[in-house]
Amino acid sequence: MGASKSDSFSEEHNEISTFFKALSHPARIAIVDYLLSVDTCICGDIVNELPLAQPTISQHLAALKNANIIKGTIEGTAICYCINPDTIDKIENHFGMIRQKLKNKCC
Amino acid sequence: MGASKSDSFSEEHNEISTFFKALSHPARIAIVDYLLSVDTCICGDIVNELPLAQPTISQHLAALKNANIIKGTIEGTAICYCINPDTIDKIENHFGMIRQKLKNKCC
DNA sequence: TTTAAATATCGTAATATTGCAATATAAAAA
DNA sequence: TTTTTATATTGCAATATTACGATATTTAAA
Repeated sequence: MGASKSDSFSEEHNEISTFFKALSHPARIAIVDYLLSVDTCICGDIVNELPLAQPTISQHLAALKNANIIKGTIEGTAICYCINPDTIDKIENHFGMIRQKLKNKCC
Repeated sequence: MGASKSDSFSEEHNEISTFFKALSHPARIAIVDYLLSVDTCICGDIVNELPLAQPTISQHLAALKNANIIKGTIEGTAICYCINPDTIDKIENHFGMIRQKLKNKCC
């Protein structure tokens, strides 16, 4: 074996773990951070911000896009990337639920 | 190549991605969910809750413990596991920061 | 039409993760 | 002490991720 047994788990557990997986690499956190550090969506120049080769960054962007963490729209030769606030909401809600349940506990 | 170039990224980006990595598997989400679903810390019986073999669950618990998502205290032959609220706080604060920065943006 | 610029895809090597059987360990109970 | 119970560790096979050079694609500019 070696593959994750995703069939064995609930839809919800699979979905939320997908979001976390997309954020589980420092390069992707750095990309999200960079997208947040500027006032507008970023067209191009993400490659120059990180110490990784262009194909690698393209891969990381695809991972973020696949998990709906970011959205990209074609703008000429460049692509404009933005955070998807809906997904941020989903993740935050998950933590809200955790926080709620933690209130009733000891530890 | 193949290894993550963690030296190339900031301490903060590495730390937060570590938390997300710990939560990036449905089994580990299910474990966290289960720990939250009961009023007290869980001594034993996590193995019976998930469709995975005992060594696999032990591995997942170790991953969560390593990332400080959960704490475990020895209680006789069993080990009592609990969510670590401090780490939940850290992750929530990160999303609070994201939310803050998103406010000033278009999209 | 040719060239340049930005991004994606392919191929591949290095490394990490996942899962489990077998086995080890450690503490309580008999 | 022996046995039982709960958990961890080891070893290993299957699979996934990460990284990048080479190359393809796509659109704008010349």
